[in-house]
Amino acid sequence: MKRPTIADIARRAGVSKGAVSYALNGQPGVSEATRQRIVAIAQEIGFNPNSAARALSGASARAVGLTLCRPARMLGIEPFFMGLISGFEAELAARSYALTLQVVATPELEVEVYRRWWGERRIDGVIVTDLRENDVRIPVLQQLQLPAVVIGGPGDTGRITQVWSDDAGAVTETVRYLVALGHRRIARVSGLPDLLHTQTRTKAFSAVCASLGLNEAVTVPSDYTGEEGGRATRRLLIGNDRPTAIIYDNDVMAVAGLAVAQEMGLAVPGDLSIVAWDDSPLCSLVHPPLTALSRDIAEYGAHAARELLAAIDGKQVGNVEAGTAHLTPRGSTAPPR
Amino acid sequence: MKRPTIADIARRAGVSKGAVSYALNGQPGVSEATRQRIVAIAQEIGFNPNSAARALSGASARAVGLTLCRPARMLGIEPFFMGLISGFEAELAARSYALTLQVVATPELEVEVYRRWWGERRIDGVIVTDLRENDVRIPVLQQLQLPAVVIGGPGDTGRITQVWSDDAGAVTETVRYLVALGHRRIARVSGLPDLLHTQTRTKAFSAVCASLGLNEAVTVPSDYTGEEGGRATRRLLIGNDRPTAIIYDNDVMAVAGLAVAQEMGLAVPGDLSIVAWDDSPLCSLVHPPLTALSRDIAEYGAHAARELLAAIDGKQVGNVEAGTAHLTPRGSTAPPR
DNA sequence: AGAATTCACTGAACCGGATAAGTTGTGGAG
DNA sequence: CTCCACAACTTATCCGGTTCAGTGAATTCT
Repeated sequence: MKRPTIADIARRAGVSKGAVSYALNGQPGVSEATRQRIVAIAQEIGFNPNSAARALSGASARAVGLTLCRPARMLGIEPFFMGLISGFEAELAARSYALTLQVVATPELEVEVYRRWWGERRIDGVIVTDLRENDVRIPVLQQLQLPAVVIGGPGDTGRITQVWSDDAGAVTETVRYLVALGHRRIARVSGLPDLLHTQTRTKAFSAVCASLGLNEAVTVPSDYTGEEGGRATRRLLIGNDRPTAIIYDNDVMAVAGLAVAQEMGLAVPGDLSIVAWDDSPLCSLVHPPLTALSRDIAEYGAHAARELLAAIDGKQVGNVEAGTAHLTPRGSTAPPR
Repeated sequence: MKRPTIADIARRAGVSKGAVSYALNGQPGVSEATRQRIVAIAQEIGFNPNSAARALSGASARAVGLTLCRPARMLGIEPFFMGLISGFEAELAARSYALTLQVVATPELEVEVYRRWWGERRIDGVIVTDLRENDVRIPVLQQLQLPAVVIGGPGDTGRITQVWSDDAGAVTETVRYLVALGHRRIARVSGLPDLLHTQTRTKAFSAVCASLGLNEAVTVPSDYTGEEGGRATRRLLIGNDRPTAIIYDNDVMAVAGLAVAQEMGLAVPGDLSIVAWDDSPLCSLVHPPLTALSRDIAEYGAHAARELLAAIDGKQVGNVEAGTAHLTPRGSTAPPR
């Protein structure tokens, strides 16, 4: 089946290619009558502009890129990214931008992908997740002058827009809540330690615990998987003065931690209170349902997408706080026995 | 920063654009010495062919499309799609194809997306998931002659390649296993009833139950969400002759079912055995860990991607069975008390 | 009324590759 | 020694849009 082009429309309308282009793009240079005639013909024959031709003649590719840098087994389980993606999509689809996805193993490969996409002119901008300390991706993006939005800060990203959520505030709120319930021995099982938002949370956790005089507050590093989360929990619970409450950096580890506690004969929340970061249906499914730090991840993603589209349009660099988590108490937290 | 083009390479190598094109694409028409010189220069200046220019001059777009047709809240929780995507990616990245993703609400909108992608020449082929009965997407794909691979059959897809897993066999195996344990009242909580593979499973379930003389075998339709799965479970368990075993069409509903059973004071597996379809880390996290129908979803996706690339290259239409699920017994199944 | 401006449109160049057709230069066959 | 075949290029055209520099006619201004 032959795809219609503007030349086909031009022939049928008895005008030139240029006129058709002006008409379809709402540019001045054609009369209103002619424009309507042309638009009608385009509608009728089901015309869609060839994205390659458009991109080639200087216009944008109308696509943005997203790389996911996690091993496959971790991607499958984390509801976070899917939430983020559907948030992006909502915003991108509305302005008919396509989303190009690539799964990579390391940040170095991620940089390669950015370079290739840029060289191929395949995308107009990228969304960067999982910001790290001295992130290798930032200088490359600046060098390529590739519009970008970084999620996972706040961090030092120079002239690149950031969208982040107030993790420090959320940690503080959570610890205060647990202390108010009567907990004194609070532990935290963190996500990957090299991610900047993990470090933010860890620092805030230490700070608030110190300020409240909790000396035994520890953060055990983990990697977001249920396996590691369970293992970390087991290590925390075999000690003599085991914590009476644990905060987990994601829902999957929290669910795993719950299973470990139950397997060790500890009652939740009687013997151990559990708080999960990033609420997901998962948290309300298990028994008892988990107290969680909820945030609207899709809206967080939509926000990032809007900022990226603004950056592509050459708007100003921003530094936006969005989607701050708030505590949703459920059955997994109570005063310690 | 200016992107290098073949004209830049040509100038530096002292040859014509055409020669550079031949050299970089391994076409005959240049000497080996010249080719190496050109390739070296391309390497040195970090050349990547402009994908738009390439696509415009008749070559392929080097991209494939995937539409996900589920409400956002369902996407987030289902590990299945992420597994599938990382499987696609592995295969696509190896042949440097990009993956373009779009989240849509209905199959009708999905068709619109296909038409637009095709019109824009944005993609070379699509992967179609969640095949339905009399699926509206199939005739459109055939009309557009857009290379495609369908996942979720087997069904009537005409000249479009299918990749499917033997769900009927897996159901049969599972029911036989439960009957061997001594169960006679087995129920099933299914996924969305209009999906073809749900129907396949339902038919197979009825058939095997009938052949084994289980008269009380029922399938309760649900929608893959934990909420609905829990509700369906509750309905099944309040009856007088409640089932002693339930098979769930995905892991999320199974976990929800487990929570409902525990909340109702039923012991798992003592009072109720549970089997989950599609193993995920989730299944081993909960307590007791869930017996599951495991399959290598990433490999399933990789298989589909390979078939799609073959279809794009004009290879023959296939009908491949891949990634059949096998039963992984864990703590959630036992003889009924 | 004649010049200036505006309008509605045309023609052609351009983006960066792929590729068909044409042009050399070289070596071997006759 | 000439002719031919072939390798090794060059040149030109094409893909389908966007955009800029005209162009002729109508309208406005003086």
